[in-house]
Amino acid sequence: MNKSEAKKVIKELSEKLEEHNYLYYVESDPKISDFEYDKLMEELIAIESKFPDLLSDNSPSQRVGGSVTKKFKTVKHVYPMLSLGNTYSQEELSDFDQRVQKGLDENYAYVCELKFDGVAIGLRYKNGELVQAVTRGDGVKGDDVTNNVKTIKSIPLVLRAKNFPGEFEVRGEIFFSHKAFAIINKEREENGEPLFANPRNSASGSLKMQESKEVAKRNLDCYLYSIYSEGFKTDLHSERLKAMGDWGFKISEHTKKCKSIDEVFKYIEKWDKQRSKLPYDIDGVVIKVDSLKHQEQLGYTSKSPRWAIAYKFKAESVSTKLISVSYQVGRTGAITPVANLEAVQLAGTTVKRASLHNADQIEMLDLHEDDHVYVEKGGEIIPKITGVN
DNA sequence: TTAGCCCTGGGGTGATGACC
DNA sequence: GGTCATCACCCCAGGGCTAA
Repeated sequence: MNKSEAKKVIKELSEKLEEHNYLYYVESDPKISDFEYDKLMEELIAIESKFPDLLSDNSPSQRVGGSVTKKFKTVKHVYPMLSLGNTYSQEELSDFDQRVQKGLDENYAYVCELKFDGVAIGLRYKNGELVQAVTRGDGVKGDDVTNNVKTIKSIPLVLRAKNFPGEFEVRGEIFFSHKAFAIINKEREENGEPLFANPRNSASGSLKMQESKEVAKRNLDCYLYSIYSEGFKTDLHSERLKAMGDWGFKISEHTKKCKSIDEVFKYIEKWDKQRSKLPYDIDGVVIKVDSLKHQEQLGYTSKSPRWAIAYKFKAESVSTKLISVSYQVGRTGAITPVANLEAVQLAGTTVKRASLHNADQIEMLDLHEDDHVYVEKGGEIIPKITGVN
């Protein structure tokens, strides 16, 4: 095989492999067996190793990993990666709706999306190819984890359709499905290694591994939920999501457009009941104003958009015993009381300590050593004592 | 074992603007 | 001028992860 033949075969094999990858990991509709897929991959790797100068950065063979990153490069986000304001109550969600209503002088609609419990990621594409993947970091700058992200098979390295903007960024959430997480822990158990405690923190840790080959073994997954581009002229967020799906991104099939806040409440209620049936963890619902023109009108606060909010599902709570209270001195000399508790399992973590914030909180709860207390996760991972019995 | 990071929630304080 | 809501900013906290 000469070089020009090799180039042609590499192109054909790459397209075939990306197509089967998409069918398997995005559409969940595989058309060939794993054995056949592996054969195609072996063939590609064999030709690329004979003609190393034909190896492209976004070849499907790069998904198996291999590169080692000693220190992740810090990258400034082109568009700041803000977090969302959030709420646990319908009243506050109604207040949010009132604020939106007040800020807009015409009818508006919302788009409701599931809030995946994972790690936020920004993916930059140039001419249809993935060029960079950056973590949220502090919202202004994050770590370049491109090599690790390339091993995630539901993320397209090369886009399918052709009508994408020349340059753009998509954002989404990287996470472990329940199945992938169970497989990893089973392997760890067989190897005598300590088990991972929960999918979210494991995904976060996996993304920062130095050896991308190890990341590839973990079968992380990714859903995308927004796009930032100067050259993409569509006014509706819902239409943008549809276009992203056409280009090959994995978009949630449970996203729903709601014409009123009552429809939003129904969507929340439905997924609060049904979330345990999903093959991955969610911790709430994200509500966004659909029109980009409206989003622009509403604008941003310093840390979050005024046109979107996250409704978080009620936290689990468990009962345990208060052993003692200790005091921690912070960097500035501030003293914070901390409850030492009998260890309990809560939402995938082991809780042994909980912040009591200040003396007033201790007084308000009328806390004493040996009391039985209720602990709940305040949002994501902060244990909080909510009552005494 | 420890440091540093991930991500997020919440307390505290002060500034600002709307409204009465 | 007083009150209230909203916002910005800083600081501190948690458990779990990887890397050294």
